[in-house]
Amino acid sequence: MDKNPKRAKFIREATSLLSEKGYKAMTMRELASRLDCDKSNIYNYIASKQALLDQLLFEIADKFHTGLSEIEATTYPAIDKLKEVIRLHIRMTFDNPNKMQIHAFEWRFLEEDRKKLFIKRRKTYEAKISDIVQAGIDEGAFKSGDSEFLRNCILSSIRWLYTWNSPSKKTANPLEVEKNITEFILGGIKK
Amino acid sequence: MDKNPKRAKFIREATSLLSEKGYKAMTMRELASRLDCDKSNIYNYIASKQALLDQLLFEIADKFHTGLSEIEATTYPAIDKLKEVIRLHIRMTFDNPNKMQIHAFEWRFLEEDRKKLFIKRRKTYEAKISDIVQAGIDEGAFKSGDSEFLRNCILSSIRWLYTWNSPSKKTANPLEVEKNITEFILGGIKK
DNA sequence: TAATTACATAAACACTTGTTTATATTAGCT
DNA sequence: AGCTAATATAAACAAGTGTTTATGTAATTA
Repeated sequence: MDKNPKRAKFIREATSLLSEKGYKAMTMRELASRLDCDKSNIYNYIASKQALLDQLLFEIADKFHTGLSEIEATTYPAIDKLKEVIRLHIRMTFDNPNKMQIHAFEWRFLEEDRKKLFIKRRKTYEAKISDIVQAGIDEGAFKSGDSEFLRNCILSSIRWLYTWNSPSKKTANPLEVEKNITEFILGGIKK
Repeated sequence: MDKNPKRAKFIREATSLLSEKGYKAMTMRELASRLDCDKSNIYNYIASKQALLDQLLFEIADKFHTGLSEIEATTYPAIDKLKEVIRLHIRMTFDNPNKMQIHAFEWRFLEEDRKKLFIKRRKTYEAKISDIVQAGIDEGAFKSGDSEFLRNCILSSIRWLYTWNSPSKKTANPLEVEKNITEFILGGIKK
């Protein structure tokens, strides 16, 4: 991700601490102590605390958008597109739960203008997923309903994954989790 | 809730600001300005900022526990117990979305000991819901699966509700939302 | 080897934070 | 009326915040 190994370590520790404490509670001093360096040294890697948050947040958002674009480019029926969306979210969570947590909860600490942009992009992203749900309804593959409402239910039922730390997590592989969540979303729990 | 109307207003504004900004970003000065009083005056209502968070958090947690106890006390089959749990969460969210947001995200700013207690109680609460799901599986009403995993999916698919602010929210009543989410959880979206 | 860049630290700065103290005013009760 | 409790404010405090400046050392490149 970053050619510079020191900078890479900085990003890694910063991400970890940021997800652990949250933006406001994370201090540059504590981050420095985790990096075993002086606080002022951090500014060799990043311009400000806010710039760190900004970079992390938009980096993840971009990955979401890229992933979704690839899915949209296919000619899959809606149900398969939705499956790919579920897969995308689960893979990203397995790849980096910390970043997913930051993406979900720390955006409100962005500077006003950047926050507006972030929210705007998220709305675009979510609207595209609503469209897939709506297409599924139109195709007769999904039950009828409010596509926005359903999209919220769908995305939310995946969102808890970043918190997953129970013993069963260790033995779980992404593929299996993907199968189980997809089954839950598509088929519900009733027999 | 509070006989004292001034104290009630204080709690109301504090809840609103706390959910809007988050614990660390909320300042006593801003809270005072919303209450149109001096910052020091706040301490006539509450011992500390931490005490405010603590009180709010455990008050909501208690409501969850009370609600769940009533459901457990019934002789309903698991599927109806689960429906009641869904109803409980949705009602509480409609009653006070701000408090639900605080309950979901601000507990990590509790003092160490109280945080441990909070987490312990939440685990107890969640385990009871897993038990209901497991009972449903055993009764043959639900598909087989990891009851903890399914419980996470279930609770998570309701959690987004506190953010709901789209136009469709206005026309929606709790009963209808209850019906739609219950349908999603039980039956999935596939036709 | 010399020069430029990357990396490091100590000290200080300007500002914000929650909270306390001392003191005044208001409201409710006997 | 007089007394008590509730409510209000201004001023100050000690601790913590992100960031800058000045200065040094190590690594890389020319």
